[in-house]
Amino acid sequence: MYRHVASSDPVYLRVVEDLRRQIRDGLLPPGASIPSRAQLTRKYGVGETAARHALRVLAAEGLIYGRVGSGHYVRDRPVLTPLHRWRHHDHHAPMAADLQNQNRRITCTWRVERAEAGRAIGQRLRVPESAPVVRTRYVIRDDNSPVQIAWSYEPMGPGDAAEGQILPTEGSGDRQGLVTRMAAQGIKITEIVETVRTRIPEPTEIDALDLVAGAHVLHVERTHLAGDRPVETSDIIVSGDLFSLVYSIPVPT
Amino acid sequence: MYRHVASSDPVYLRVVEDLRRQIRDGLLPPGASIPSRAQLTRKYGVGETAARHALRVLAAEGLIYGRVGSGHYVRDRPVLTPLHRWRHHDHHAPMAADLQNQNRRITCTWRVERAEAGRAIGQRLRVPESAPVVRTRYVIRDDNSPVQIAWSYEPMGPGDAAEGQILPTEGSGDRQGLVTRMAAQGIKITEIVETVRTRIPEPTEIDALDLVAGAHVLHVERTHLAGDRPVETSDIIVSGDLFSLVYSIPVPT
DNA sequence: AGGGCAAAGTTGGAGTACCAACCGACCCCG
DNA sequence: CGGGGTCGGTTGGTACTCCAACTTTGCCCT
Repeated sequence: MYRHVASSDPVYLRVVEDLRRQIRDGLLPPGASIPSRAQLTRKYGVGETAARHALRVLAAEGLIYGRVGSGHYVRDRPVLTPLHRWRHHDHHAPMAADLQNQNRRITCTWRVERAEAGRAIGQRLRVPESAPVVRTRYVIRDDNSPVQIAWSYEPMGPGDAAEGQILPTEGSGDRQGLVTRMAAQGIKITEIVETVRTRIPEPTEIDALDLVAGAHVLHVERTHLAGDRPVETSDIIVSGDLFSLVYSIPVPT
Repeated sequence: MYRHVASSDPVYLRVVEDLRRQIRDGLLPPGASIPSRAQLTRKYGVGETAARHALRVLAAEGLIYGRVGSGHYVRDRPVLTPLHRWRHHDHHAPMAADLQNQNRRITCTWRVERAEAGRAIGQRLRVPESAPVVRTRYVIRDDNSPVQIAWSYEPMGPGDAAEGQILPTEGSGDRQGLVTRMAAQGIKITEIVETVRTRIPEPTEIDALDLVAGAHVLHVERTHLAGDRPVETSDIIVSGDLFSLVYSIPVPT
């Protein structure tokens, strides 16, 4: 019989939180078996659905795992984040390919002044011309199609004085990285906030990056912080045919 | 009434795959509303559980989202992988700190011959002396405590001839990266398999990395592949007090 | 005593049913 | 014509049930 208790929190959360606490406090040490669905229903006075759900959530968090016909057990090595394996072609691979072909095509453009191709891509991607973009970097293939494009907003360093200067990447472009330059200025980068996700490309990106139909895009958003102040924010977009992502989420039951 | 069809695949997967296909093919464009539970049960001839489950899985994948009282809708920006935000102190931050203090302490050791400190840590972490470790790199703090240690198994490059040579990182150590060296040898790196996870450190790691109680470890396992052949496998371990991870999984219903 | 087999227990898939909170559209009344 | 209330549809939480596949345990028979 159904009887809904007028509670704000879902019932299954009670079970989840209690079990989680027991695991964290060591009452349920690694390897220990979790009470079965039937036992949980009796112990907590909840339905089987709630018990099952609680187990599922804990398994999704990586605290426990279930074995068919046997039971649920506490993970010996709790996975604090869900374990993800991504398997992708390296963004840098085209650089290697280009090196082989003696056909290196890497351009770094500094400040708002952009080199021809960099400016074109920036326009196609609707990066406003007036944006405080300090650096635009992109990597293109032999056939001139872009594979990676990145732009960043960062404070100027002493080396950035020459506006519009075009530098090859393997030169001072990379050696004079942000961290190095900031350190030279006495600014200590304390934190980096990074968001990685794949998504379906926007129309402008399909156009700008010459994406084939169905291709996905790897989007990396990164902000360097010095204290609370951001010193750099960069966007990196990599076209989807460069990588294939294999991810295993514990799919909810 | 329950009637189990002798099928290998779960029923809900049929619904998931059909809806996923429709979304991918544009039949259900971004913003479109997904059939409700009741409609799905009728359309696919499945129970409400299967319909609900299918919606949940699609929502977990980030293809759709549900609004209570309204319905499920196709995401305008489908998130193919669960969106993860990790917020961590950069592994390279200590380098900046050291640069400030004029106290750079980065060592690259080549081949099995290791420099004093590198060998000590390698021993403490139980990397066998006979292992084909080409490079051991570690970063230590001012107080000499290690914050990062990495070792890799990779084929020798022409520049690696001098065994036991110690090179500062910001020199040729980084410029002569694996990808570059492989390219010079005509080997093209086609794929990188990377596994990132946090875990509780092992006793040897607690010892070797001087971890405080409760600290976690960021473990990165990376293999570079040329075709099917691995050309490099590296392990990177970062002590846990360097980063704090903020993750948001779409917790299954 | 030891090996094999059956029974009991467990997970995971699936179905049905009900309720609360909520959204939206329609209709009615002022 | 506009505002408010009602009603149907929808999601999400919960309960109960059954079954298939599997593991584990313990008993029985050889």
